[in-house]
Amino acid sequence: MSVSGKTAGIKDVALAAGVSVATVSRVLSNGPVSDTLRKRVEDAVRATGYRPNLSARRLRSQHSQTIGLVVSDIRNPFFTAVSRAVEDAAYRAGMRVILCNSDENPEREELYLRLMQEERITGLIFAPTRATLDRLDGLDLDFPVVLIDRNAPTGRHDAVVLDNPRAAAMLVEHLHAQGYRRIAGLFGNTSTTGQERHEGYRAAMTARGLAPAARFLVPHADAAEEAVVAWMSERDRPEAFIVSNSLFLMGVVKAARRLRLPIPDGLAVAGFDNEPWTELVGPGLTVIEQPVQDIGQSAMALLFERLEAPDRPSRRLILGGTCIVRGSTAARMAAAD
Amino acid sequence: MSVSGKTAGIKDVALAAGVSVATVSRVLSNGPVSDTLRKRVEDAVRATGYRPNLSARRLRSQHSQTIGLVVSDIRNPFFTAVSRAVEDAAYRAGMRVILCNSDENPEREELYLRLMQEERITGLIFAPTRATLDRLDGLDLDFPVVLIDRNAPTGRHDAVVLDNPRAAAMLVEHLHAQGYRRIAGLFGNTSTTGQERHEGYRAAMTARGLAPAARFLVPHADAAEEAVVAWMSERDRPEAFIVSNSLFLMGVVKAARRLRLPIPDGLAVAGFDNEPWTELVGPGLTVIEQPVQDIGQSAMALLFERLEAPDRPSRRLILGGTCIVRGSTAARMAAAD
DNA sequence: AGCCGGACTGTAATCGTTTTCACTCCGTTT
DNA sequence: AAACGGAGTGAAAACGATTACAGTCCGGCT
Repeated sequence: MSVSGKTAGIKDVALAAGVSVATVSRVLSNGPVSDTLRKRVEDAVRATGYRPNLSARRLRSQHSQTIGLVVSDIRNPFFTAVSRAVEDAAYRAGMRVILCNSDENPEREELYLRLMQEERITGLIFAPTRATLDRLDGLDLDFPVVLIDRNAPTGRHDAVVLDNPRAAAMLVEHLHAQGYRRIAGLFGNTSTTGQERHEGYRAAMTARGLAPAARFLVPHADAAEEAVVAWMSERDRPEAFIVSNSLFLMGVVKAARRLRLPIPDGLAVAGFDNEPWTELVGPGLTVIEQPVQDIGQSAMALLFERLEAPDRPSRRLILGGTCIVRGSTAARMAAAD
Repeated sequence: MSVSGKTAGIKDVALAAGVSVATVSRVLSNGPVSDTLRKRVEDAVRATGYRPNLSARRLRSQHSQTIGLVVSDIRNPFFTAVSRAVEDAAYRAGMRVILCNSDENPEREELYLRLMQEERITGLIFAPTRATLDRLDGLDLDFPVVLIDRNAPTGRHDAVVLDNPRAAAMLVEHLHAQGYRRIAGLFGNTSTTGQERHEGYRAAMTARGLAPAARFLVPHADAAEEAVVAWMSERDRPEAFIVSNSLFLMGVVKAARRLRLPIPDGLAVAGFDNEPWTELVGPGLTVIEQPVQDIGQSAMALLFERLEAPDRPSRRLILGGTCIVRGSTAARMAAAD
């Protein structure tokens, strides 16, 4: 349809329809226009191949209809699932989503927060690193923030998180019931999530009279693999590992393979995030499944509520996880050791 | 910092620095300004907490400094890796990326293409479904498009793709050398990629005097699982499967488990995309690794070249894959059958 | 001394919309 | 019959930046 080189603007449409630009604008936004003119304009829109210019629209109307979503690892299926849910909810509300991937890197987070400011987003859904979480209160951003996955120590922002302590405790309970006693823990040292899961682990262990033994690692499979390999040659070698993310899960499996320890007889393991492949490796891996869909939708809901009532007290939504039991935590064999 | 409620604009900065808005703008874009004023303005920028308004900037300057990236499945590590590479390259060039996930859904693609138009992006990197690929030429978009992963039949657009026929042939070769003969193929029916891989498979099979046996499925693990389960109970049950994507890989593994067929003795399998977990399931899965980083960077490079020379003939970049051999294609046992 | 040119600087136009405001109809109320 | 009110319309002012254009200043040439 584009006859001339340039894209048609609202002016061209007005000209083609023989009306003023104001009328065109009103047609486009369902304002009060007579049926005759409305039809004429609609035809002109089609004829000219008009496409609105979002920059102009946003500039004039002063709201971007855009929400930001900054996640810490786009490869993590947890975040891809959440972002899917967020995007769908946003789209239903006529909003756009800017998705950014911080890679657990505070500098990138800073960069993206600046970008969000400059885009004048109406709200942000954010899974920050601990470093940024600490600075968050002093940051005066001019849009509301809903935290996901990571929990703010100070409750200034809305948040929706998994009940991490409880989830970790479920894993301890389960392993304990299956006959495991020396249960070690591997936790990420970069997010509050790791801390919370550790806390739940520690509490559940001591509650059962077991000695907690936790180590904190950078969130990479390699780190977990090395840690497990080293740990298994120490005096009190663990019978089972509870790990706080799926990268560690991979690390443990690799370590078990390297040490030629069968899962679960040589080494049991349970972790977080029910990724598709966890079902396939070894006898299947026992994991906590997060209500990802729910998390995304709730985050959006919280954001919208906040936009409507900017001054209501902040709210924290804590959702429960599901324990998916698989072969990697089958009942401990009565073997001595 | 922000004293009043509203975010400071260039006007506020000008006022604070005692200069005109033009000078502020020039400072911000490194135009010619005396050192004295430059310093005054920079101080004022800091003092007011000024953040540029990207909508205004884009509207006036008429270039969005934004490139679009529409992938067909954000969960697919191939695309997350590519998008990472694209984003990095874009950022180095001072550009932003809008990432969208079409989910192999032509309607969503249409939606996103429209969005791209309205955002007035400067260029698009796109992995289209076949449906959209066919319509692509008639679509007159006002920005250049670089295709990735999917290949256009008509060469109107720049593209960077894997050498799919060759890659599929490599898998056939490998399986053949390992002693397999009845090698079946499972290919996606929604992208050209599947077609090309099938073509390579078919050619390589017939070149070796083997009978190709291919089926085409919607790209879901379940579809592959069912197909394999059914196929394995037919007269000419395959010894090995070559599959065209990682979802099918999961399906085959699940089917093998369901049928209690050990990999590779009961059923060998090889596929595409070296995802982290392929190393972990069963004896490890043999896959073709794509040069994801290279693909992303090359796509950006192609896009930039095109922007500089809009009329140069379109170019197609074909990159080679690497065959990662693992246990799922270990040499065929001499067993009769 | 007068002129020229280069280096800055400010004024104002502009990008494509939305939105305010005033105005014109026309039917209804008093 | 005059006044009112509501609905539809257009002219023009924003929105917040960039940029064309026109000065101003000052040093160096002739």
